[in-house]
Amino acid sequence: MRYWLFKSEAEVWSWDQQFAKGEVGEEWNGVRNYQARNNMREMQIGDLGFFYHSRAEKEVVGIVEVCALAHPDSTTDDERWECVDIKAVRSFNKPVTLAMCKDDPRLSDMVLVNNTRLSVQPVSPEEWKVVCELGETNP
DNA sequence: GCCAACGTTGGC
DNA sequence: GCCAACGTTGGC
Repeated sequence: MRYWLFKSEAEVWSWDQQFAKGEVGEEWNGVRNYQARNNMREMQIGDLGFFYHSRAEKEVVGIVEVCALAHPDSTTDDERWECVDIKAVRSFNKPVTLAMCKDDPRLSDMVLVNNTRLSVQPVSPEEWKVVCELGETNP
């Protein structure tokens, strides 16, 4: 089981929208970056991920679960682009801001802190634990 | 709203 | 195959 982080601008696709989808989940479409796509290809059913609001909010707001393996992105005919489906698991009791991550020495190697432009990224088990702790949420 | 960082495209 | 130009992301 691996851990991931998904970035989305709240104006485009928010945690509230994702949560409202419930068990059905939603395609994580629109990714047009090879590195992000490759990460999605490695995902397995049951992998967990953080849902992060980029740009305006800059905070981790919830936990999602991968519920469909990588498949063609329905928003394009270009067969290069694939995506997984994810469903909301639970909301953080307290959002974890980017600033909090940057301030915590245990998260100094986190991709979120070091590679601002990667929209789908891996999270180590240790980082997962720390961020959940900061969010006062069960890992 | 600005701009740095980075990824992609396309001319050569 | 290199690299300049361009477009996009996302922090500030």
